[in-house]
Amino acid sequence: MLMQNAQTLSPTHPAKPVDRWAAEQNGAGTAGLDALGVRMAFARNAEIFGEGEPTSYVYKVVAGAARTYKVLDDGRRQISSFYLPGEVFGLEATETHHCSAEAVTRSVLLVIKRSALVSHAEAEHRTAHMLWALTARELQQVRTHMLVLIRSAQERVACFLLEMADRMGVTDQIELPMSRQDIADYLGLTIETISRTLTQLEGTGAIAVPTCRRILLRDRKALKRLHA
Amino acid sequence: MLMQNAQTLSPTHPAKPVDRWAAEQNGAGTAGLDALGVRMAFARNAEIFGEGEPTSYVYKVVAGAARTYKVLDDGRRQISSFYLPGEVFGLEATETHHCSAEAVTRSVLLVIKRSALVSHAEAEHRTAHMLWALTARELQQVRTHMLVLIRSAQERVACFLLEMADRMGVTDQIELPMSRQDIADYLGLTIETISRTLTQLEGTGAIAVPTCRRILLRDRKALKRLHA
DNA sequence: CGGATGCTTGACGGATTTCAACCATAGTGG
DNA sequence: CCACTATGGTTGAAATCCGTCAAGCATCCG
Repeated sequence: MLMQNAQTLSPTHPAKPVDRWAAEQNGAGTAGLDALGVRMAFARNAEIFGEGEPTSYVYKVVAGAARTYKVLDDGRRQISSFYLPGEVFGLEATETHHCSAEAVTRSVLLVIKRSALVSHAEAEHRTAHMLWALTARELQQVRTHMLVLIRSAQERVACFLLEMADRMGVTDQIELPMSRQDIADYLGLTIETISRTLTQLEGTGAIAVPTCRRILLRDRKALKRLHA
Repeated sequence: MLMQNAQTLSPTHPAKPVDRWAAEQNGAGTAGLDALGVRMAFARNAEIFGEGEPTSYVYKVVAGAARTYKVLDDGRRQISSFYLPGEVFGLEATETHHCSAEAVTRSVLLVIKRSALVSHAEAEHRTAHMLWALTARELQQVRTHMLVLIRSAQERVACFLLEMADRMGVTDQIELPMSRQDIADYLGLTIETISRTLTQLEGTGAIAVPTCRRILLRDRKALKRLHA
């Protein structure tokens, strides 16, 4: 459940301005959410919610990163999405979650009661439109990700790096919050292929990998060429 | 544009009861849409809308089938979804479509003005919830489809056959509206692999393929075993 | 009948997975 | 402080699966 690996920080703590930028990035004006939620900290790999659990809360990343995923019977895991600071996840139109969520690193999340949002949406159509827009934006991102999944390993990794840089608002250096296994499960590849592809891209001079979590984009054009 | 390959049938024609079942299948109570729309016929492979075009209309399949897709720079096409009778597509929260749509076979669609829906949603929160629920349902289906895309060819084809049978409301025999190329682009495979996999499944007795568009599910358990 | 289209089948090669060993880093306890 | 272990990452070799290229077949329609 929610409280297990989490620790409440400050109820109704006002949003810091740093959220503003990311909220606008999100494109659905989620800044209004900030006053409604409670901040909580989650340990690395802590469960945020499980598949099938009631959708009691909606989450917004304040710091750190989260992942949503499903697992197949054979144990393989597909990560649907990563969520970076300013991004919202866990919002469903149904009563239960249809995927699970975990903290990628130690993270701070804004936790908002879903019922408050839903009832507010019944009175204020702009709130209703925000909920719809948030879900629609996720749909668009997942559809875009499907396009990535049908490509070659090199192209998938290049797309991933560009996507992360874009969403983190940087251009030439990214600090990955997630492991190679996470990347593999997001891109539908194995960790060995991820590793090999990164060294391969490093060999062509497209990127540099000073430490395994830090990646420099040395030749964005070469990456974009793979991005299609 | 919309009218090019289409032919108006009867404005504000009342919905036939056959839609009712499929609408309930859709799970979002879209039966209320039926009175708002106009029926139009589309030829096989006719464009319904294109990527980037304004989202002026929402569509509900009355007869036939539709597909939504994106194309990569290299010409590869990824079909996001097929839509069967009773299902709704083309609904976006944004002002432009982010994928294209075509008729798979000669089809009849109910065409509904989006602006009517959106303004109705501002007054009636149940309509707003329906729009949200429709988008959320699509999100769920696309996420499920992502799970299919990371699997082996045999598993993908088995999943596809079971999904189609389920959505068409049948158990042991399906009449596919789409070509091998469509299936390939939906599953992220080539037509050759689709063909080979079908003959392979036929060899193990899981299915039978009397004609290339008609498929009998002879051993659902074997297929389900691949379905995970 | 002949051409077009769509489907099937075969042979081959390449890309990715699998299996395995090895390396780097960080944390632990003697 | 230094083994020692655990975890995560890299690298190599072999096997497998799927894509590519090519040919052949069936069906439809003029």
